[in-house]
Amino acid sequence: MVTLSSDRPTLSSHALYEQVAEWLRQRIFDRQLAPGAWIDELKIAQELGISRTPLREALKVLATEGLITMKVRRGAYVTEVSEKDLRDVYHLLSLLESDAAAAVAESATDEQLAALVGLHQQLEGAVADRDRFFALNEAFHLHLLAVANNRWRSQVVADLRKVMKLNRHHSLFKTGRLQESLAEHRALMAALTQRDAPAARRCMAEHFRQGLAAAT
Amino acid sequence: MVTLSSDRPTLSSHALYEQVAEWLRQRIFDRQLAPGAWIDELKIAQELGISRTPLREALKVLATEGLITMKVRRGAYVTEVSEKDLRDVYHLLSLLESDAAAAVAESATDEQLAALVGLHQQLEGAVADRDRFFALNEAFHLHLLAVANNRWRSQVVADLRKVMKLNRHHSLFKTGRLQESLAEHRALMAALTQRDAPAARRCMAEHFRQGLAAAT
DNA sequence: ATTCATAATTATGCATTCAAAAACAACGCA
DNA sequence: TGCGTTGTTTTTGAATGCATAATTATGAAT
Repeated sequence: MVTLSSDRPTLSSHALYEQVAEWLRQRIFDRQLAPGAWIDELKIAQELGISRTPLREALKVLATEGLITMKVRRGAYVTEVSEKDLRDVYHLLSLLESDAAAAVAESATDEQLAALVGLHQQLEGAVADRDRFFALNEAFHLHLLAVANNRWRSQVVADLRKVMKLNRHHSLFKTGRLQESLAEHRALMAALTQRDAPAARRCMAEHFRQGLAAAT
Repeated sequence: MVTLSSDRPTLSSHALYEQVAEWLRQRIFDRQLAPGAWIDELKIAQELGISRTPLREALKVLATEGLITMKVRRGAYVTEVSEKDLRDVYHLLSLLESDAAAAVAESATDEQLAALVGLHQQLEGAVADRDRFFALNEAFHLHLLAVANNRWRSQVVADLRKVMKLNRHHSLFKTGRLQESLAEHRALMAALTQRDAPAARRCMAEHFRQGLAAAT
């Protein structure tokens, strides 16, 4: 059996079906479960050492998130996202995160802005380590979302980012784009610290526009 | 036992858990299950004449949508949305639907625009029947979303609209606002038929702004 | 050999059962 | 009366069992 969370029976506090859902997401993101693949309930339940019941609950959660597709009487399949899907999702992320940036410029506390500056500086220091850069980049974006203080937007963006990860080219960064991406982030930080909401919105939109342009 | 769909055993084609999810949504929207209320699994399963298994799957779907909140080892509760939640969700709807309006102005076919015009005219004819007006209004908005041709945006908007319905004042229409709302729709239709995307975006945003102003 | 019909196998969807946690009630005692 | 303790009931979470749809395998007929 594969352990789900690193064995913290009492502290886990997360329902089993949620742990299973997260486990499945990871398998999907790292392509052990590739788009279009059929999900073998029995096999996975045995692999996890659980019954099909919580697994099936997790599958329905992922289906609601759009990561998998349930076909009646023929099981669950990892969702295949087309190029158009990817552009569509990216468009929404751009819209929502630009709006979040504007909100942050308008209403973040100085402490919150300072925290974002700190994250940005960590990002500046991570150009050498591509994986670390991506992780910090996502952390920065999610933290900005959190500061923007609209839990529904945060949830929607989190879900859409999951869908993006279905695609192999989700990073939307060619290696050479790291520096440009950083420059765009710097412009964004300037707008935020000057509390210029329209500029922050424009910067974030531009950041996404460049990311898309680089990917295609 | 309460029948779920109007008894079409073979044609149903929807999994039981989905029917149950829809049944629960209706109970929540019409406040037979009020915000904060505990959901009695056994009672509902008996009422529907089903076992707890598909019901529990449906509950996890609604939890993912944000309509209910699962507490570990103490069951499911209808989500309570604060005034701030409502404003936050409304803000997102405004952003997403305005963007959709712009997309429709840019790229809808003439036939699609004609269909929207038809829906709008039905709306004009329904001022006398408040309930019918609301239903047609929602149909118009959802159809516009469909024409905007981004299934992820449609899904997100549909989910957010469900959350809005959690609140008693979700309609955001005082009775006296029907005429104003129609006027705003007319302006939107004008922008759409002239294929003026920025104007369509502005009209939809204005439509939402007025709706919010009227509600508060 | 191909195709069609039919039997065997497998997987899904749902019901049922069971273990354990939480809520509740009864009771004793300061 | 207020409060902790213990025993009972309720409810959740998860495993198991079972009926049926879907798939695959088998075999007969052309």
